Amino acid sequence: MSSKEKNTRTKILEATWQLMVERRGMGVRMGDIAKLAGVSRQAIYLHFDTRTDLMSATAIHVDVVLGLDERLSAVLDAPTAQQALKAYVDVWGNYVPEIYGLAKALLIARETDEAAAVAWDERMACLRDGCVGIIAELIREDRLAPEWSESEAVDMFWTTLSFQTWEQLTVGCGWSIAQYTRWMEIVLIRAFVKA
Amino acid sequence: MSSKEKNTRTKILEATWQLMVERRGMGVRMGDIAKLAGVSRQAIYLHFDTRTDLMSATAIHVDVVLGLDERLSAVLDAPTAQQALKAYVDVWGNYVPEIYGLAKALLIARETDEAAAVAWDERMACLRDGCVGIIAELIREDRLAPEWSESEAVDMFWTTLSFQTWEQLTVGCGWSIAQYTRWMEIVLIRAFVKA
DNA sequence: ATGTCAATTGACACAGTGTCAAGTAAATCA
DNA sequence: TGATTTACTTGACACTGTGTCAATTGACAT
Repeated sequence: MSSKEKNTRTKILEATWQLMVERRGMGVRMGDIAKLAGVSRQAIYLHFDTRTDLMSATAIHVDVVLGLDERLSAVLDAPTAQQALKAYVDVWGNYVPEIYGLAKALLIARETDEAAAVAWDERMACLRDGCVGIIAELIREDRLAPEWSESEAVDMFWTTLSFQTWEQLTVGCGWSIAQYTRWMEIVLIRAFVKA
Repeated sequence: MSSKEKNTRTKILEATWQLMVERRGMGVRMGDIAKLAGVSRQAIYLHFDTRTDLMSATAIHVDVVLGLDERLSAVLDAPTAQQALKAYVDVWGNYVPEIYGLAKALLIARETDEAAAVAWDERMACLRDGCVGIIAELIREDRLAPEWSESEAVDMFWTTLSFQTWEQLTVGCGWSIAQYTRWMEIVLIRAFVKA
């Protein structure tokens, strides 16, 4: 029962992913996805209620395939908080290009669609978890700069690392990933690590 | 000839502004704007080619009325670069709420619309100008942290100050404007000002 | 053979933008 | 005064993309 269903469903998810990446999230219509997946447009609606539902599902599918959670949480094994911070920036900076188109689409849909907002927030919550871990470790090592409260530090850390910031620096300012990670590490360490 | 035209045009711009602020940029249709302005929907198209054209024009209108350019550039008269930086963050942090809805709409339209992209980029270029001024002044005072190149410092400063960062911290994390300005100043000074 | 299930096909409703043509009402100019 | 121009109105319509619906096909299972 589920093997054939899963095949079509997966074909749709993969097609969505591919198109979202190719077109950087723009101008991807249900018909285009159906065509690439080799199914009828209506077949998509047999598996997903709405376009946004499909986007959320694709985001989750991609996250599972690429394993962001593991990549990010593995980082927390670093010997010191400062090293964990650097590794974290590295993992994130190199991960974003792989999800750019899809993330962008979800971010736009987020403004008008409750389901998209939830899907996006879930993805970003996992990024935040890592920030919480790093700030907590900094506190444990007594290396957090003293003015910060834990929650404010997490908020600022998470925001500084955000998808939008990554986008503005790389796409907007033309930075390489190496530039992004280098300067991001400097800024974050100066902001949060006691001198 | 131009007095009546300007009246209607202005009525449309003001209505657009009001609705965009009220609804935080969401679900504002041409018909809604026309209704509030007290003109027919088609009258709008006599003054503006497309919805995006209207949004750009409104953005410019608002900028003129509120005088962002002056507010931002006045700041550069501060006695030291560090004081200018603080004043700059203050002006910007308090300005954003006044333009939030419109800026948001323009930012979303930016992704699919060339004219919107241009309008947005123009608005943000004016923010960037101020960043350039402050970094230049830091260099003149020999207070810029030594690792930074001028252009990279400007990119990072500008990005850290961006609309999206403001939005994530205030709307997303629930920060007050005071919190935003306080922590933003700390982060920026640590990142860019030599110790 | 019969029922069920996934998928196809084509038609359609709906929302919102933008277009078009005909008409109105007031100001301008002769 | 009457003719023209200008700004605007009115209502109809084309277009795009999403989501719905009903009738149909083909395969597989019992």
